[in-house]
Amino acid sequence: MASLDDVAREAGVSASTVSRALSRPTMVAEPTLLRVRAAADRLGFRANPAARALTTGRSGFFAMLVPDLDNPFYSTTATAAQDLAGATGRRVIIAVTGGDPAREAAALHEMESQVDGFAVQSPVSSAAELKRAHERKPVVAINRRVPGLTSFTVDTPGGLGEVYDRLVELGHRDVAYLAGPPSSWMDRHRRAELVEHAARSGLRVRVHGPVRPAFAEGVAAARGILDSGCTAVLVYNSLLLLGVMFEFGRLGVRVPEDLSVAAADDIALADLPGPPITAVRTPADELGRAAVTALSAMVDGDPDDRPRGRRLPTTVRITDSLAPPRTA
Amino acid sequence: MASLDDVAREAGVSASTVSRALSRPTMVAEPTLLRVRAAADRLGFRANPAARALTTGRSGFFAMLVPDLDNPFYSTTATAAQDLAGATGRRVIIAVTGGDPAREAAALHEMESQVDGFAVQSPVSSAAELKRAHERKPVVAINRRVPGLTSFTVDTPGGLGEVYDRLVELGHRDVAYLAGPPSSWMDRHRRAELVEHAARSGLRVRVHGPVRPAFAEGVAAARGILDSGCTAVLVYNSLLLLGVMFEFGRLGVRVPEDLSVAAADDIALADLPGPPITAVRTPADELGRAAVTALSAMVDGDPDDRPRGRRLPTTVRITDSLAPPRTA
DNA sequence: AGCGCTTCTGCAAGCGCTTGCAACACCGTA
DNA sequence: TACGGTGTTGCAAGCGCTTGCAGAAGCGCT
Repeated sequence: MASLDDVAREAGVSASTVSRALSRPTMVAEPTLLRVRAAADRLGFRANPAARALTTGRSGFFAMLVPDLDNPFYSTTATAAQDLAGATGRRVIIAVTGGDPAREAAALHEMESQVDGFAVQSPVSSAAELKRAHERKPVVAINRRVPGLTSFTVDTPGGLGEVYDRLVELGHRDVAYLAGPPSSWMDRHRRAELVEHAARSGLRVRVHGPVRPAFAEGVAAARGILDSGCTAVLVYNSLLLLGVMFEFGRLGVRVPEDLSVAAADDIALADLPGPPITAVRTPADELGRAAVTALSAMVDGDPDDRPRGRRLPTTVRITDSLAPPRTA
Repeated sequence: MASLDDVAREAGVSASTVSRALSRPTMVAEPTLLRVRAAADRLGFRANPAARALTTGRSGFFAMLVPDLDNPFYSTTATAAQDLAGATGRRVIIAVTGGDPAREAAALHEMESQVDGFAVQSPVSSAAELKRAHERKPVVAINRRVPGLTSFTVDTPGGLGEVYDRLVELGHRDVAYLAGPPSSWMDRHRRAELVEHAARSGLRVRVHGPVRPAFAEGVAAARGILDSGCTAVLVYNSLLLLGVMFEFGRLGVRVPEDLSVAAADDIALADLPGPPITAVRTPADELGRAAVTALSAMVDGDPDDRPRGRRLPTTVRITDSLAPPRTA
């Protein structure tokens, strides 16, 4: 493996010049620059990341903590984050926490010396814990607003509001909500919104669950939803919805004739053929990119003015999966 | 952040002694050891990974290359690998390649200086390319046998054989196989086996696809399978099967009365409620752990005697999703 | 011609750790 | 008593890179 010195010798300059040529090209005269680059290419030189990390104190790694990888929302976010980071020569390490506060905290602690910052998906640790981590390495929160931390969320409640409105307009009175895991800040948030909206509009809402956001759980919950006598159902996420629809199919429940359905995200629905389902479009990939951008800014810039978080807007796709309630 | 020197001062010994006490405790006298440990604890010392990597030439990272994360087979393998690696103080970096040979090769190349080894899931690069990478950093292949490389595969063909036998026994003559992506070594392997078995047993096999192994693709393929007039269908993986079943439900196709079904893995089926589906149980987590174990051995031991790969056995769960063909 | 200035380059220190080697004390043995 | 061995520790070099500082050119200007 060629080192800086090898390149220096090859190009007839000093190691410092090579270093500058490669990482701060403007500091080097044109002809030298070209000579160095040529030499580096010839030798197939690649900077040793450990050595660089040692001197600069930056590893070029970000860590993204995710509850699990089976949830397409997380994997989409993680993949987008990786892609964007890759473009600036950084890498995103994905660490699975299982949605367990202890594991999340452990990951935060163990990796603090190996990464330049953390993006934590749907954090379950206490705000204090997260802030403590932030004092050592920048932390941004995804999918939960944490006071004092740059946070990126999605305005799903706003999008769901539109769906409720539409349901009321269609004449629905009894709606089911299949809730996500209790640890989910997002779910709590949505439920609060839902209750409030219900009070305002006279909708009757029955909450089912909570359940793990997995296909199988949706399948299992379908029957209960049906039996509850509602005329429409909102589901925590698209993975669950798929499960619910799966069982509806087997039970012979027609959508929307028998029941109206909508999901709070559209990730797993994205390329589902057949009639589309009403869903709140959540820009999971943007979320991942926003987190990486924010982390990069914190690492490069003044660590004290942290970038502002954002709540990303959603768009609602209202389709024929919503129809007037069956007048039984 | 406390450094080795800080600990040395605190404990009243030299830095080398601290280093040895922490990484080779047997080389240090008992009382010194205790003193050093106490000092390290007091200061909350954690070795700087970059510095360690610089001197030892080992980063403590393995990379696992996966085609995508939405496939539960890959995420299961990756998670299991991470967990096992974590137990020995290593970390597994997951890199998504999209099943694209160019991206896979690029990842292999770009990360070669940051990791101690690669575990490549279902590699799509040429054997030559993989071997070249292996010359620089140990590479193990998962889910494909690559000559010259330690490879871990699963004996799905063997398991499927049992399923075929059972189908023949039940009197089926026309079977559909919904094939996975053309880049999949595993799929090619299975197909070869299938063809051979068909020749031997007089089964008529029609191959559908190839398709991407995703839920939506399963949904889309269901109709065609149905129309092909087969009496049983085997599906490349469980994610696809879920999609097929989803559509069957909507179309009113009953399993197994109208059609027998089986999947070549059981990952996404694992906790699906309702009547079980015939599936070949693939130990995805063991695959991940085996890869990490092999890589660790290669890094620690003599680099020339590489650990032997294995083909992990499968177990077949034959259920009532298989029944005699409907005598139309 | 001499000045200050900007540009470019090299020197050398140092990031925090590991490790070969040498120093030392202490042991049993001849 | 002297010697080789063993066990424990410190010294110092060095891993490959970055960067502050200073020296060397080259410039336009008076």
